[in-house]
Amino acid sequence: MEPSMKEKIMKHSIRLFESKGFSEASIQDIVNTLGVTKGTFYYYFSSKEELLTQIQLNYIDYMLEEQQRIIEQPDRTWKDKLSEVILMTIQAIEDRGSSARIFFRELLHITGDSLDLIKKKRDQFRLNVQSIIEQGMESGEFRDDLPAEMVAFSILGACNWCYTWFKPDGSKSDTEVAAVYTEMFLNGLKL
Amino acid sequence: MEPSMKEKIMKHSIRLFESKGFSEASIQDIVNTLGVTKGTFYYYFSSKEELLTQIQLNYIDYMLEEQQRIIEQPDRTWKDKLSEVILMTIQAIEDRGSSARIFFRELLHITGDSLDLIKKKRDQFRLNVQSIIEQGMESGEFRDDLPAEMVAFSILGACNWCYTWFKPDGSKSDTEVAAVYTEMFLNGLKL
Amino acid sequence: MEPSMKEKIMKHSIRLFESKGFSEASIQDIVNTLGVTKGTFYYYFSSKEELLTQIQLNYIDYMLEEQQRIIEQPDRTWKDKLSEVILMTIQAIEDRGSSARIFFRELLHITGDSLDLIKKKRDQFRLNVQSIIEQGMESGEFRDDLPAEMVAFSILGACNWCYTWFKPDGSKSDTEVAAVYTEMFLNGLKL
Amino acid sequence: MEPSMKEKIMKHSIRLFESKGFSEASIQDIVNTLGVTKGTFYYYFSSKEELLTQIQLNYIDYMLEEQQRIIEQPDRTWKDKLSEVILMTIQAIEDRGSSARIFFRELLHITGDSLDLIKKKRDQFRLNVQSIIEQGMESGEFRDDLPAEMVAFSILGACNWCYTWFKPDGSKSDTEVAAVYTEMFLNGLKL
DNA sequence: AATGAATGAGATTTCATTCAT
DNA sequence: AATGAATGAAATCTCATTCAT
Repeated sequence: MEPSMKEKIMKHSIRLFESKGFSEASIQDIVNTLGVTKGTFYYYFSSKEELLTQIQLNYIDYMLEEQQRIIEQPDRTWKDKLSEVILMTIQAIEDRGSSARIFFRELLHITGDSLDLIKKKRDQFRLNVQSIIEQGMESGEFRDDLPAEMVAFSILGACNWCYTWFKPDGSKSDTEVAAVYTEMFLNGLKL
Repeated sequence: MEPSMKEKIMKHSIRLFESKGFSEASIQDIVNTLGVTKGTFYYYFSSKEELLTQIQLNYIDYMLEEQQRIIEQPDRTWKDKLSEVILMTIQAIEDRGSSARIFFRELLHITGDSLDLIKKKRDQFRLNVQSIIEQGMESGEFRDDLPAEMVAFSILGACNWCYTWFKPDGSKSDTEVAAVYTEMFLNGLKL
Repeated sequence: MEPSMKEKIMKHSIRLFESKGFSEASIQDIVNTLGVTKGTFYYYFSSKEELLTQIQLNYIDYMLEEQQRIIEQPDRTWKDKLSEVILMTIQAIEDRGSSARIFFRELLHITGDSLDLIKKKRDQFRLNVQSIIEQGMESGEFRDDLPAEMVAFSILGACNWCYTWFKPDGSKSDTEVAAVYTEMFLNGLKL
Repeated sequence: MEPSMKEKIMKHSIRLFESKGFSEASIQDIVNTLGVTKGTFYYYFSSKEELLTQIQLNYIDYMLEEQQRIIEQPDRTWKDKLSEVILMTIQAIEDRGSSARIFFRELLHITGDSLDLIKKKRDQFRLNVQSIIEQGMESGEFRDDLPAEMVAFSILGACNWCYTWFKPDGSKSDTEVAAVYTEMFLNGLKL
């Protein structure tokens, strides 16, 4: 089945927002790439901000679902789950890099309830990582002399930062990067 | 001596760019906060982009200088130097958070030679971290079975990410955060 | 049928450009006379220069068509054709004086390919006059001891210059002026 | 003796006004070419319009003087005098083309008394030509069945038009062009 | 479901001019 | 005789949005 007009608008917007930035990409730019007119855009979205909101929700909802899937797996150690979350985060940058970049860069342009909602979900993603760490500490898999919150921030920071440099066709694959990151965070640099 | 008009413009612009975003903060906004006219702005800066360029260069030049100072210290281990760079990066977010946020978020709005220059300096900062790691590996302070480039990316990512959440008046000071991050990266999570 | 918005904009612009000059007449001036907003202007023209280009092309295309019509007439002597071109040129100043004045005065404000195109057409108009003279020389209607190019320049110069002084409601009609000019150029001043 | 600052400003302005147009050439452009600041400009000229006025007066005063010199010569026929005026006009375009182009193109930007004065002088130049023709008619050198005013307009038009195409380093010299024009106006095209 | 015309507010930028020094 | 800082008015152009069809 052919993608709907709404899906096409979102897909092309993501590309444009990524390359030009949200403010610089105009509605006209978006509809030009689709060969339709501005009226069409406003038939599907009530405003430019609403489009951005949907793009961001699409991304964070996907991330939360994937994370949930990992967390809910039975018979897995916390180390395994942490490792899988790291891999998933980096894979998402490989698969959905444009959305990721927009997500991290263009939060400023969302206001009101949507902003609250997205912030809540973004925090949830982080708290879920923190929870893995806390449970791994309790179970004795992780050392418990570090504040779980800071640990979560540092792991997420390192992973999310990949959106600034990771290239799908670069010299390291997403799996390789995730492996190095996991090893780093579990065992550290020191001999 | 009171600050020059040019310095005042830069200072107020940084605040505005941080809170509203580069595109959304207008020249009018900037000069309003200073009680001068748009003509004055253009007397000191040839364009809005040039102002942004100067803000970014100010920031990255400061960072490179600080980094250089740390690297050049004699009688220090590589572990010490890495640890100091981590602390310095997080301190910079405490001291110059607005500039940092602008630096990471608004690169898109710089073009031409300035863009090349800033990218080169940004890369230099990362390569300097990578070089510390490589030399620590050679000297036997760090394990040498991980790719130094990835290690540098992960450490910088974690530190830079602080600009998204670190609050100077929060529950953890910059020194505390830096201590946790250093411990994490050196010794890892595992028991 | 009432004229389209685009036609109205062109018509009013011509008046304004003539009286105030291209640079001094602003888009605001133009839309004020029409009671619409600047957005409307930019809906129809991508820039002020594009509007000027269209005005100029309108004029020179009209002139070339009229000239072509005269040249293609069968059973006419070259003297007749020259005489008709002189009349037509002066009549155009009567009918389209504003466009003519803009055409001769504001070429400077056109750039790029449009400038090349307009220059080519302007040259074509002159070369067509030159061709009439050359053919009249060959056929023995005109003396052939003068360079046709100079002759064409002098005739066109005299005719075009009329835009600087000719007033439709003055003491001499366009036909009368054209008659004197024709007589001058054919038979000269000397007794 | 070195040219005064005022002369330097005028000289450089003429070049700039010719190439960019009066409105498009800014005071800043002018002072940039001289390596001074705007204050200097306003020390010598009270406004941009005054500068233009002086340029135009310089030109037309020169033209009137030259014309006067020719007219006042004793022992010359009217034919000779007409012929000399034609030559002088074309020579002025060779020597002072930039001023000529500015003179004909930028009258619009002069207002008030200066405008009246310049118009009066410009008319005087034309009336002087007309007077030569009238006296030549009375003396029997020229046919007297054509209106002297039209004849003057046509001759001046042809000569002045040269500023649109005449190039000092082109294939015809000013003397050659003037010779053709004189021959044309005296004897006409017809065999 | 989509178009095309129009709006209106605001953006960046330019520039002649002034004035204290 | 000249500078440097500042003004203020206006210029071109952009763009999200609306609405009748």
